[in-house]
Amino acid sequence: MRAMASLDRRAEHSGAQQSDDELYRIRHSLAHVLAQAVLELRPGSTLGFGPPIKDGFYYDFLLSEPLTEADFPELERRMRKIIKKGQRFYQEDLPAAEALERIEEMGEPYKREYGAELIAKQGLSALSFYRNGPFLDMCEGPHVSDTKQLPRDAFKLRSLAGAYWRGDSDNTMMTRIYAWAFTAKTELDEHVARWEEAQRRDHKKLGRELGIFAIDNDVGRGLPLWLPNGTVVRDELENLAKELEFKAGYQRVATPHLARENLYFKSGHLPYYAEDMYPAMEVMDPSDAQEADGAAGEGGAVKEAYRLRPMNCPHHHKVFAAVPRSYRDLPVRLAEYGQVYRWEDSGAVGGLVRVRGMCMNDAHIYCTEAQIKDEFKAVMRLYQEAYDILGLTDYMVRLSRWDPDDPKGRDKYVDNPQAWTASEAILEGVLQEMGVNYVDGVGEAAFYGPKIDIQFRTVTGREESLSTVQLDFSQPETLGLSYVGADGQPHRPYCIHRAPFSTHERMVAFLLEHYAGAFPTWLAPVQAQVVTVSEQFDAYGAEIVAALRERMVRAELAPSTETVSKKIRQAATLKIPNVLIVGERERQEGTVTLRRHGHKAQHTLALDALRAALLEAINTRSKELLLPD
RNA sequence: GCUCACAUAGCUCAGUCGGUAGAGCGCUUCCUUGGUAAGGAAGAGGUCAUCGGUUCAAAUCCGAUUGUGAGCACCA
Repeated sequence: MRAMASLDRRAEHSGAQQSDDELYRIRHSLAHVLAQAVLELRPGSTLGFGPPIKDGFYYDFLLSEPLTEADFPELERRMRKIIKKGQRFYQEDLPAAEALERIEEMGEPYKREYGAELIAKQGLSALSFYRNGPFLDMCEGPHVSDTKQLPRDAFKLRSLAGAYWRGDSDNTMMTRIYAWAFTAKTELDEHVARWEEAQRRDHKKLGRELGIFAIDNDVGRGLPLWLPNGTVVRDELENLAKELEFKAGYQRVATPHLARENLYFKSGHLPYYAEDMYPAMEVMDPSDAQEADGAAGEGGAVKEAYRLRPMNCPHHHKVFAAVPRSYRDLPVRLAEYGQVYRWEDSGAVGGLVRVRGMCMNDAHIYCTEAQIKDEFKAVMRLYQEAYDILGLTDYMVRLSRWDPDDPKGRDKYVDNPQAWTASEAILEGVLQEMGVNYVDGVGEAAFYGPKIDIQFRTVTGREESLSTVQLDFSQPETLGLSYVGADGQPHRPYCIHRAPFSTHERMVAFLLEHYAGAFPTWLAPVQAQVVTVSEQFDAYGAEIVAALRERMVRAELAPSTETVSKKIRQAATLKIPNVLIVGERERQEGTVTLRRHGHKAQHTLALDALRAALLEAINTRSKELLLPD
């Protein structure tokens, strides 16, 4: 499996360049210039971190008085003024004790905390400081030598946001100012233009324009309604997944969207994720309800409690347990596009990428320890096959490990260090044997075991997991799953959780952005739009539509009250892949004129030939249409 | 959940100093019957997110709530 590390986290946070790069020094120095300008405008503010990032820099402040984006022009003006002054950057190392005294004088509590930690935990004997003009910062550099070397027109303050000190939600929330910064104005302009283009590709915008999904507040936040066009895309993805899984030896199952609460205690989910689940639905004892005289349940006994399922695994485990299993049956691969519900934090919900109700391309593979590696490899190959068909190439593979040093470790991970070590080694072996490039994600594991995650970025830059394969050494135990081995004794199976196609919600969001809404024919809600030159050819147009629909091609006839130009424009706006234009010429010859989305060139061909070409492209899920000469 | 911003027609937006609402697109109807990205005309469509406050008067000012966006935290 080929893989790329184009989304390397470290690259993002240390700048996508080496620290001795000119661009790194410019961005880092501009951050100091911004801090100086902020302190001018808001004296008494204190400083957090201010590093270079992928496309610029940010700086965190605890402001004495709030700033808003309306203050950006003034801040930028002051920054340019500082640049113009030509302040020199002076570097100075101070021995630990002296350094802490210096920070104390500076009145910077956050810098002090970090400085003290560097000395105590990392054993630094000295700390580095940089001064330019009146601005002094504890900072390891490097910087440009003089602010005159900074571009005055190649940076732009971008946004203002909250960010927790040191990324911990128990800490103070500081104000973070993000900026774009480059070496030349042309680069900044290009970057801004690309960013604006990305906004036009946002799946929330395309989803509305193309009739894919809607969110209605009466239904609920994060609970998308799939419109007819979006449902077509879902169904096509589901068909593809079913085919690939059938060929890979999966069996399909169907299970309910909820279960008695106790199931999630047994599986171990409820103790770990109670706050991320919808609250329980409680069925009261009828005798109590009667006594309560309408105000049912007051003080009465809960007879049963149900929970909407946050995942499908416990149900699948119960399918596994429903019949006796022999070692001869393994691996058992149970697949379901399963609807799940999670009480995501309000701040995380957005569009289709993070929702509270979603349909997951789920499957669970039950196998022996000896089968784990081969099963993982088969799942990885299934991903690759799916990604090749969908044309997805820009992603990062992450080995998500537990974090034995996590202070919340006991609450976050199953307490079984030996199992963690062993199972992480298995996954690592899989990746190495397959020659996959990957990054380590310490602390990114599931509570029940390590994962291999495939990470993508939305066009707006947010990183999210798309696919995942997980090794579970815990749930088969807690749910008491077993199979009969060759020795006639019960044995514990291992379980692999996997979701190559993610959820319909997240996958469609990514594909909308990936294709910029212009789906290949096989995925397109309308695969062929017939446009007649005038109403007198509508009968011929209807014949074409019927001939195509007869073979399950999603063809539609454009209404004839508009001009040809208008109808072609409308089809283009809806990004319909194939527009079929028919008039007198085509009717006489029994042909159609094909215009592909995004192309001006046209082909006139026999209806049969066109139908064959469309069917071929649909059946092979090809992006292109192969036309006869 | 946290910080900040925003919320006007289906969509994109305008609305000055507080004086009871506007455009374009879309939609409906009619005319036009056409050859490649907007033919013409007319019409419908708004409790200015919700609730409360200030005021003679609120889309406009203030507060709360809900929702949306960016970011942080979270993400089985």
